[in-house]
Amino acid sequence: MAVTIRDVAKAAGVSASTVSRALSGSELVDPRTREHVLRVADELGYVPNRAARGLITGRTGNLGLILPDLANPFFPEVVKGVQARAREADYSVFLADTDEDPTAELGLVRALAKQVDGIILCSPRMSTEDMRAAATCSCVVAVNRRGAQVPAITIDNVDGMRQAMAHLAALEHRRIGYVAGPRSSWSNRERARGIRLAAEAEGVELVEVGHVPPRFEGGVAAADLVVAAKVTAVVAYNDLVAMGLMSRLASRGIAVPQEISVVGIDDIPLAGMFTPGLTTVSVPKEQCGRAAVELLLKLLDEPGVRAPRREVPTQLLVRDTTTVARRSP
Amino acid sequence: MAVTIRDVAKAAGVSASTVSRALSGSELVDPRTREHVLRVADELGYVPNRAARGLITGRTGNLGLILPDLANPFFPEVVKGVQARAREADYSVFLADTDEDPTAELGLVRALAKQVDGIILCSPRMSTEDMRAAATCSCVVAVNRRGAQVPAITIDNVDGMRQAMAHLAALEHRRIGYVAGPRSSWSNRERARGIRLAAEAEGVELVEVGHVPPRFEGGVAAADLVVAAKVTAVVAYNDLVAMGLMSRLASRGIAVPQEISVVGIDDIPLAGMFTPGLTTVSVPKEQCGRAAVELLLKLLDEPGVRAPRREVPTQLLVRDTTTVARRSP
DNA sequence: CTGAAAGCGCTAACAC
DNA sequence: GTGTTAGCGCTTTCAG
Repeated sequence: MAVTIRDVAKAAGVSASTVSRALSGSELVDPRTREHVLRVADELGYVPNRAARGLITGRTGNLGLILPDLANPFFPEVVKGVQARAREADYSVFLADTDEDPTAELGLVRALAKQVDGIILCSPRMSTEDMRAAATCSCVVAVNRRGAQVPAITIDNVDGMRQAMAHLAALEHRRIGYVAGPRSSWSNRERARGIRLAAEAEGVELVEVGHVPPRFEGGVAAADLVVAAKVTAVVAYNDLVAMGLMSRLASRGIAVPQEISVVGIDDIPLAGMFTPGLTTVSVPKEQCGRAAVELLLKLLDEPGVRAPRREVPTQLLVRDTTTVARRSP
Repeated sequence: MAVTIRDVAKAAGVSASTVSRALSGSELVDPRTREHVLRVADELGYVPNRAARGLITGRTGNLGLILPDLANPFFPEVVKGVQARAREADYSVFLADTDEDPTAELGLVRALAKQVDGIILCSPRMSTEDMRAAATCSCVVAVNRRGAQVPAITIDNVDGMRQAMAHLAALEHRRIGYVAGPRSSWSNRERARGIRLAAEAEGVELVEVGHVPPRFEGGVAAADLVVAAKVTAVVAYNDLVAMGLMSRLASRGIAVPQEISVVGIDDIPLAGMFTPGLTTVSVPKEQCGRAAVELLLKLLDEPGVRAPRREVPTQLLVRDTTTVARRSP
């Protein structure tokens, strides 16, 4: 059926080992032999069987990527980054979407563990305990999540919130809302922490509003609470929540930004499509994906390193716009 | 390191074959022995190595999914469908995003072929020739693409266009635009064909506007052409294009739907978030994904079947809304 | 520099 | 019912 290394060997008049060596670029083979073998392999359309190779080398050349919800526009960007970097390193990527079910994640890690060299875990809500367990199954890198001494790529949430708050404070807002995301989410905890610090530093009154799902509907649900809180500006857990917020505000006839300024986080593509363009804290999503692969590859090369971490910067992006100076009272 | 079938065999006091049989649920093993083996395997935390199994059975238990652009909100839904169905059948999914580069697709198919039992190809712009080549590498199912006798899941584009056109005609529109997608896209050809048929059937004048990339920016770019075409309604190649269209119309101060009615296609989640909610031809994206896996599994079971196809229905979704009756002249 | 042989973890004939 | 043997496609000693 498929052409194997032995077919190539026979056709080239050499042994299988020589073919193997020639293909893996070993120096222990005569350049002329290599040349010849390579040409024959190419003519026969030989493609090495990675599974068979993996069986003996212990390396599969595969990566696993686990995420909570591909429908959240944040993640496709991360995936693209992971893909791109993985392909450069000649790795393939297994993708698993848990449908926001943190209890399914460990099972997926286990199932994937044998087929991959490492796993990138975007699991904001996984328990520390499960993280630890996951890390024992395979080489794991977490994204936007710290804990259990697992190597991680995170974004600088605290600085992002500082920027958002500084922007609003400069616009004279003095009473500002924060629409919190899922209680168990690491990102939410960091963002809440960051905005509290920033509020204090700026001398601004902070009103925290409910915990909502990190989706459009979450924002819709929070809008009335935000209005009741009588704030002049609000920062949402993420862009999707911000959009839901704005949608509901619009249907109540409350003008953004004239009556309430809104700031999101993530800078999902959608944020730039809306009118008015959403002011948001931009997160380099694709870069997060790339960085995660990068870290994983390094870990695979030098397993000695312990729990390295990398934090990528965030950048406030003022669009055209959902924030204005507070109206004089 | 990892616990193998032989470790289990030794610990259970049986041979490796018996363990293999017990685990694969073969009837040729004493129920008591099976019970015992299963318990021992569980205690040892044994997880079978699928790659090794695949080497001998010829089945990997993996699927490949290739798509042009995960950033298009259409695809994450398809992926979720594929994932869900694959998981039910205990399959894992390789994902590859080609970044809208049709020439990269064949290479990805080749690279993946050895590691999967079948490949789901969402490649609206791949050449028929390449499709044929892809189909020789692996068991391939195409999504939203016909040609080269490859089994396919498609949506009923023609009927979708008929519904859209019937809706607009019922609203008394008599001169209607179509913003075409990529020239090489199968979906675009079908949609163009459908709308032409429908326009003729309804006695409506159809104006086709340029070929644009299937993205938000494509719609932005087409908006001015649409205005110049003096139509009272327009159907866009997809929702993303429709949103771009509306965005540009808004900034030119042209009211939707009062001055121009807009209809999209796909029903991406975004379409329901916008205000006004976009009227669109809804496509069961997740179902497409599930159906593709379903078809693939069937093909793997009975390789005799030749080029089966399945078409899923589409449904016009009138939201609250981007379409109104034409103003009396 | 190259070939022969062993074996990665697993399953499928074939014996018993 | 169960164990033994062979071998999937590949890499890697170990000899030559």
